[in-house]
Amino acid sequence: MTDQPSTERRRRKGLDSPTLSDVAREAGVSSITVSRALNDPDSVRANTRKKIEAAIDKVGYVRNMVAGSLASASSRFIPVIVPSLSNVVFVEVIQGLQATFEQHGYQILLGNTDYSMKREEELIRTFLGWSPTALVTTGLRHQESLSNLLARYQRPLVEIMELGDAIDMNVGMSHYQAGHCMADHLVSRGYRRILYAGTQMQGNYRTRQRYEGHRERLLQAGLDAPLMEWQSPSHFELGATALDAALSEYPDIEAIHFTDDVMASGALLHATKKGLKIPEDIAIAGFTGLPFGQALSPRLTTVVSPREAIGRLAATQIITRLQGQQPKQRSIDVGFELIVGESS
Amino acid sequence: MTDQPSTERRRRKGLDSPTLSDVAREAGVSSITVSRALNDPDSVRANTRKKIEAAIDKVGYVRNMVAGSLASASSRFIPVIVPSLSNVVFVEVIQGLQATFEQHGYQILLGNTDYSMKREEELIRTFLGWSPTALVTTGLRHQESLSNLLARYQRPLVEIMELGDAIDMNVGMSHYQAGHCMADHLVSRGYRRILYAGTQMQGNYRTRQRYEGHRERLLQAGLDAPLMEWQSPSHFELGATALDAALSEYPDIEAIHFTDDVMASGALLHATKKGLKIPEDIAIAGFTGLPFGQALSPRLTTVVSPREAIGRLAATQIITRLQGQQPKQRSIDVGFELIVGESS
DNA sequence: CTGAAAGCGCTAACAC
DNA sequence: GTGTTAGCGCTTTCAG
Repeated sequence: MTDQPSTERRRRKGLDSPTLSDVAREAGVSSITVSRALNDPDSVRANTRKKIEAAIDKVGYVRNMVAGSLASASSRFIPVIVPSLSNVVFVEVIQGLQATFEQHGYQILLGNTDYSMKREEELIRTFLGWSPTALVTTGLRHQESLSNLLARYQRPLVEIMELGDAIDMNVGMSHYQAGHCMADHLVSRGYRRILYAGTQMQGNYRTRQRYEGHRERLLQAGLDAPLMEWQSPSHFELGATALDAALSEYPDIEAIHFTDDVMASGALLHATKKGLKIPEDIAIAGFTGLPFGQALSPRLTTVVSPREAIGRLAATQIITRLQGQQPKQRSIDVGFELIVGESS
Repeated sequence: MTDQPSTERRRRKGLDSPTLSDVAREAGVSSITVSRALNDPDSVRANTRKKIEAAIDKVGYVRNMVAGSLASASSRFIPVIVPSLSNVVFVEVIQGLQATFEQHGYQILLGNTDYSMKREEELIRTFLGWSPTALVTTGLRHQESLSNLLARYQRPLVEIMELGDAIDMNVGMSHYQAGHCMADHLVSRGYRRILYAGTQMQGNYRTRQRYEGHRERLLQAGLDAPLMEWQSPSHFELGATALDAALSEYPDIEAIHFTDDVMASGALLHATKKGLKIPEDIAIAGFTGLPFGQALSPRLTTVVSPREAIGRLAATQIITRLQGQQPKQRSIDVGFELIVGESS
């Protein structure tokens, strides 16, 4: 009765897919050797490896990642928390992260907060239950309880998009400087009555920072820094609406600095349709450097943020740490670039 | 020696976060009761539940999803395989899926095939190792070995975007009909020399199907159905390039039916910049119904596909099955809608 | 380079 | 409604 391993009652549930020990039996080795062949092929003799590979094919083995993660107390999951997928910016960041992680066998776990810090905390707490290898989240501001949790978190953590006082690592750019830079451009172009148009600025700290930078530059130049804000998500139509509202609220406005290219493009198209000359009647500027802004005529003046690079660099920071090395810098400033189109 | 559970040597690794039995001990119940309180609160008496909740807070318990998935041979993961994230269409589908799955506590595992069927198979095989609850993949065509695998797969599976002979469930639309519909519109508008402009049609079956529908309609009308194809991914600039190439290859062309709104919009903007009158000099049509096409003037004529609805419906099909019911229909046609802008 | 034993933390199955 | 027992399939640890 002690010895019938191959006919033992198999599993409680119906799924009787082959396991490591099925492969091991087939290959005539122990299951730990198969495990090694899978996780670190070089630690097994070439000949043994070959037998194991043949056995895997023969029995049709599919690796059970769940069991592996439980035993090692670590999955190959890396949660990535972003505030929105409606904003292309985050999609591009995700592409950068995914491309890099994929090469190293890590899988993203996507979380969408909808700009809610409460949701961010819930998501991260849930993801922690998956024994993630590392964590990527957006922004430097979190609920206090989450900040405490993350401060105690023992694995690589990158906060992306913004620059500042990060918990662990950080990849981003200064939105304050980006706003300042664009304002500087507008001022030096000779515009004096310049409006900033934003949306949902209470939940989006980066938008607020861009406005702050903008405002600082205008004040330096002795100018007012009026602000108009909307509460709907950024959208082409909102740009059109915003243009109309701006012109009626500030009839003598010369330039509008929009919080992103989507609104700016919507406004630009709407202005053209209304017969306004750009930039003579009204100058328009955006932020992000999205392709359609550059396809318009006049071409949109904007500040390009390197979205995919943020993703790649964040992933690289993590991979470096997972390989036991220390990245050269804990905080990476990806910078930005002013693109002067014909819209200003 | 038999009885010192609370001081036993805890865990092999440093991570000594509290476990279910810590909570159970604290609450004075058995761990299975805690498990029940977590998974099916109604199966536990209110009073017991309260004690357990207090204990969870007290010890700072974080649920280990990995262990749960191993024991139950099922995770709450649902892989979603898409060909690209550069195409907004798939991002919107993902948003629809995510919103619905999230409400039911399922987590998406995102896989990007880059239009490679080989990659699709690799991704799905890997994801299978996570004991997923269900599967969502794009298109009806797969590598044969994958089709075989999926046919044997015992859990809910939805193939999205296209309509046809699905393995299990199916949510999508007829791209053939969409192409046919747009061609019909152009023909009935009186255009006779109509070009179809596509990209990467060998890897993208849906684009091919739209062309087939287009072609069929033109042939019915006794017209030629010339096709121009590019190999780079769709992009605004490619639309501009395509317009120039089309005008030089077919100088007397009257209308161009683009495979998507991105190319069509790029062409439209480029045509306007060149001083061409739309639709008098050249009519332009797209596919998908993206917001920027509708923000242009002239507004882009296009066929709208309900992207987010595809995601929501696919998720709903799966949820229904997971709740033990049979969805009303195995295959859902989400349809499409012709939007006649001023570009045709 | 390979193996034996002992769990990882949870839930299925069956009692009571 | 709650408890006992026995794994889920893998990797860690410690030998050799």
